[in-house]
Amino acid sequence: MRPTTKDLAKAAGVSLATVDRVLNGRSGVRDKTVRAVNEAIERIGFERNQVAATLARQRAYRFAFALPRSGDEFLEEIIDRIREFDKAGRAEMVEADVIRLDDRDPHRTARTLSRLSPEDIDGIAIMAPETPQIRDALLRMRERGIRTIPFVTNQQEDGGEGFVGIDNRGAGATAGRLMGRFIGPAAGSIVVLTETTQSRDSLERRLGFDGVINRDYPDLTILPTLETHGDPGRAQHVLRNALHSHDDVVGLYFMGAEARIPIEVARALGATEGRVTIAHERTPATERALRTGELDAVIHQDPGHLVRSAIRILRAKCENRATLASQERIRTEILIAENV
Amino acid sequence: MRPTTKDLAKAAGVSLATVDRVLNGRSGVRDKTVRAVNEAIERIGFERNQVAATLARQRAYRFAFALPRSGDEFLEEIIDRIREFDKAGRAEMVEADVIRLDDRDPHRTARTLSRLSPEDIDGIAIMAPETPQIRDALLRMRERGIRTIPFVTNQQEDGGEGFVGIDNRGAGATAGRLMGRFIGPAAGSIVVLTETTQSRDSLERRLGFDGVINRDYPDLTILPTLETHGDPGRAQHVLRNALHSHDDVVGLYFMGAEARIPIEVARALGATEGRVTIAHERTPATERALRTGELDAVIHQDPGHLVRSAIRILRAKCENRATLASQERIRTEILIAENV
DNA sequence: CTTGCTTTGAGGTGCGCACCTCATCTATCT
DNA sequence: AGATAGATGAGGTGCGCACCTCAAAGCAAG
Repeated sequence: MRPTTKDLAKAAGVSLATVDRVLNGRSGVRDKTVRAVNEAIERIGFERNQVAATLARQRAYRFAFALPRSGDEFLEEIIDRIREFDKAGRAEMVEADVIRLDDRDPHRTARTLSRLSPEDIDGIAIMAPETPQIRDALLRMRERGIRTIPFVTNQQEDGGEGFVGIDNRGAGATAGRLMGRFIGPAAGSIVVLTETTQSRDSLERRLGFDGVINRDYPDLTILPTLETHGDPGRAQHVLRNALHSHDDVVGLYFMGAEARIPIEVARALGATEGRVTIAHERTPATERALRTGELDAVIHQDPGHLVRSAIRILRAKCENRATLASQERIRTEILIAENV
Repeated sequence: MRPTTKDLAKAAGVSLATVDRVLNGRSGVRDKTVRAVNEAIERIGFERNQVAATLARQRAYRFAFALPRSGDEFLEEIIDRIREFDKAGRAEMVEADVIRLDDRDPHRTARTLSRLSPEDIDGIAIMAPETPQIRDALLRMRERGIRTIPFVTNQQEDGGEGFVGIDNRGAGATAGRLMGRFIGPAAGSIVVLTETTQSRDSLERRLGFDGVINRDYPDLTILPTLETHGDPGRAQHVLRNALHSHDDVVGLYFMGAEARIPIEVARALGATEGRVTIAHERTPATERALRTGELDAVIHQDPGHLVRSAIRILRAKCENRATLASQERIRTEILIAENV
């Protein structure tokens, strides 16, 4: 039989109450006693039974996802996966909720976050831009005892607090490699389209993309990144302009998280015909475009995996456990028509 | 608060003992009573607390993976993931073990399986060829109350019992598409190498591969599949012969699960230079080859995902629960040097 | 009606732990 | 020495359910 807290108490020569104090990080225990208990844990190979611990808590783990209010199909996919997890998770005493943040107003976002209490929530995964207000709000939440983790959109890596999402530089490099190989021996230029070049994700993807193309495909020229700001009219305008002023465009790279608008615009302009076109994130729009041949490849991160990984990591933090690194690495997936 | 069995008993107008009988499928309950309880479950939205249920069982869930005795790096990866899960799973009262099967002798395999008792094991994931003896052994295990699921290597889909693994036809098609696109406008022939053409997996992959190449790349010719039988000498012999008799080989497709030998042989012959080369499954050997450029792409299924998915499905079967379909679909991943 | 079988109820036990209270003990300071 | 604060022990409760026993009730056939 596996050792229980009772065995641990005996092995450490202390009472169950003290074992409880040490295991759950309560105050009022001498360092020496803490060490004695920890030594006994090692010695007898004690491992807390998480099933019993969860039941004894008498409340479910409550996790939240703080997501931007604006967002298109990829965000919807993520929200669907959160709801799905929540539904299935209740039987396991884990709840997952969505909090929408006003991403235009960092102060308001910070205020929303500061209202969260450890009474209501055990941990939170946050998709938000990197601003001082938000960094500050995160710090204060952690002080209050709420576990946090950056989600999809990275925050500056300050405390090694983990991050759930892909390596965007690698994702850009992956797109670049496919672009180069799919174009083959032809020479020409590549149009890059995104919502905004301001975000860290965009910057990193572009860096990775440029790195591969510039090094390995000297016959290809990457044009300056065009911005859509999520506006179809503007998207159409900039894309049409680019195609007019460059008659040698052989590739299109839709770098942002929301490829729906670029795809629709490109379709209206007949821009994908004869050009290699690559986008990010599987959504209903990109999946359809892959099947029709308008898109040649999609670089993807699995939203279900993102959601479940964030929850597993937050939960492990609550329980002072390590996670399975192999399970939490979010893969940069390549999708083509044959494996969507 | 969520309804408990107590609430359910009251709502159904029966005792706790009867609720227990119905929930755990024990005998000696009239149909009418069963219906009354099920109706009450729907009405009040009862959902069993799996945490409490697991604790009350007073024993961990025990799952096993029945794997062939022969196998190379990919099998090792799977075993590593099983051990890893087992280690982490003990705190959650889930254990995972490995049973090696003598894959040369179906009778012995069947005998090994028939010795397993529901006392020792709750469910088993099986990677084994499709033979009458094995099919029979599986059937009898299920009758004894052990849950089973085919793993990586598919069994004939008889009872819709689920399957953990990729769609091999789709995987072959994916390889075919990448082969066609990477080769580009060049014409020539493609060498296909595998361990044995007898296995269902090989057949399906070849079907998918042929489908794409024959339809969309008329300038490419696929040569008859060469067999290595896991023997480096033989592999070298057949590959060298093929390259001698065809001076227009532009692509190599290593179709089997163990690409290590083909890669080493191709390296010795300098066969990958100037040819598009695609293999299956990420292993130390294929990962290295991707980085050196000997391989252009690897079609992969994640071993960690395979293992955890099998366990989740088996467990759900034990608890009479549904699984999250979105989580259990094993993806056919494409790996290139940039996203390994 | 009795006999024998099936169905149901009532009640208890324990899983391993979190969380709580209160009493006792120990070290430190004045 | 006594006062004070901190450290520890002893013991209890309950989480929601599985699993068990035994008695009682229902039901069918003869």
